[in-house]
Amino acid sequence: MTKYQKQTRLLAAVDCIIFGFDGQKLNLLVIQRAFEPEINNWSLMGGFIQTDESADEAAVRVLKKLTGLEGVYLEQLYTFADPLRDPVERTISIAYFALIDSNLYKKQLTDEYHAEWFPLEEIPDLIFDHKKMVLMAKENLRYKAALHPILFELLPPMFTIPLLQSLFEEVYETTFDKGNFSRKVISTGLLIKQKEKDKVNSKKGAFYYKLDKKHYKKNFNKFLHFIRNPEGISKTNTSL
Amino acid sequence: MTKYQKQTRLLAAVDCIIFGFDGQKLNLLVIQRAFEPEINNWSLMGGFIQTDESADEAAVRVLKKLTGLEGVYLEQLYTFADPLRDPVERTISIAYFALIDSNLYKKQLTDEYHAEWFPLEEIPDLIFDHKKMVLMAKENLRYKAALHPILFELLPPMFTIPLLQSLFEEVYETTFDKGNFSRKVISTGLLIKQKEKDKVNSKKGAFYYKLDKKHYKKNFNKFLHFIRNPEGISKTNTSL
DNA sequence: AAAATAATTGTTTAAAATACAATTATTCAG
DNA sequence: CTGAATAATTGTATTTTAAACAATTATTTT
Repeated sequence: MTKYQKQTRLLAAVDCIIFGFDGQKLNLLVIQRAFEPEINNWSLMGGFIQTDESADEAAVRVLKKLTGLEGVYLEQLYTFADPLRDPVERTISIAYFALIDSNLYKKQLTDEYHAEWFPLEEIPDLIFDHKKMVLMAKENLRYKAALHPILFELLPPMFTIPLLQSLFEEVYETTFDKGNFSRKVISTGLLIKQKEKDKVNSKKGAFYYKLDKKHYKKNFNKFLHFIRNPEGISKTNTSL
Repeated sequence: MTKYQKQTRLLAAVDCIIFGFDGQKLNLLVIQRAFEPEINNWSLMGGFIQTDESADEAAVRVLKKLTGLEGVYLEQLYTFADPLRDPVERTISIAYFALIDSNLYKKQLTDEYHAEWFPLEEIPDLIFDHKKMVLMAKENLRYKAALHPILFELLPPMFTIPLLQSLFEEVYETTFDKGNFSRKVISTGLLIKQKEKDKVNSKKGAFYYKLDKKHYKKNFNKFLHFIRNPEGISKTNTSL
């Protein structure tokens, strides 16, 4: 079959915005770029899309290469296609954002990529348009987490409600009434109470909960409006 | 500066999912493809991204080429990058969705593209993965319109509340109480009441309203939760 | 055994959404 | 003209949900 003539071919890459929660702060995982231009500068983890793989597959591959993790929450965010975004050669980048329990990421001994976690308020300068990507991902996280139960992806399989609350408070930079928070989250029917308590963080101890994977999809919208009026959320309005 | 060696270059296109409302039904604008393969089959309007333009610019160009319209609501939807999605040659497609008042689209005399409006329930088979794109766009429209005042983009500059209501009812395939609907929409502070009434569609006549462009951005979130529990909405969960 | 702490449960108040009824402005048939 | 018909608009009562804040409980430490 004949090819499409006279059209420009270009490079396509994926870049991953990787969020992690360590129980205290929400962090971003970035690497030090290993080649020119911008060698040694901070960058998102990324890679070119190969001949035989889809963008999703490329993102999974790239994420695994850096963290060693599989089965991670990963979602396509936005495609950046400004003709000048990469000074070397025209490259469009399909950005993905990932959510992981940052305790799972143990820095490899070799540390092939010179990766580093940064708290969201202390992110260094990033190459190209990567800062823009991170800002959009941050907004998107707030937006989506106000409507759907995705923040669980940042927690270990067993977690307490106070821990969940502190995650929400970190993401929305605010505080919630603990009584109301607890009832609201339980009323979604998404949590399964465990017999054990966490007694490290308080005297009374807080029960552990697990996410009810069976009801997760079904109740994906029970979370709708979980946070009613998150400050300054508005999915980056890309109307032209 | 040296180029990135040994990476595959590929084609990048944009495809537009164009929704229009004619006062009765929500329709999709598609064209008949003019070249092989799949010549004469129904397709979304699209085009390759040119050397000097961004994806956004390409989408605007493509939309204008078909409809003659500028300043239209246009938003990046999702990037489709399956290696086999186009049988001719590897092409990734950045899909955009557009909202227009379909009365503005007057079929060109020449009708260069053999374009046609189809009601959403009667969309013919489309080439490649275009059907998938349309489905995702439809879900996304429902999702976003439940939270933000974007459906106005489908209406003429002056419209009545009953017309707005019928648009919402068409989009969500349900009915709303007219009294409550009217109050709710007015309480957003986004509408400016006009002096004139539309007396064509009813005896009493319904006042015309215009969108308050000044408050539009500010109140973009006043619409949050406008539709509380839209049936079956859940932004296509693309977690991997 | 009492004090301290933080989780959990309870109660009250306020706000929002929903259902449904009443009123109003207009046209049209007789 | 007059009143029946129609559909928009406004009104009211009920229910649901959220928010504020107080009381109770389980546990550890002194």
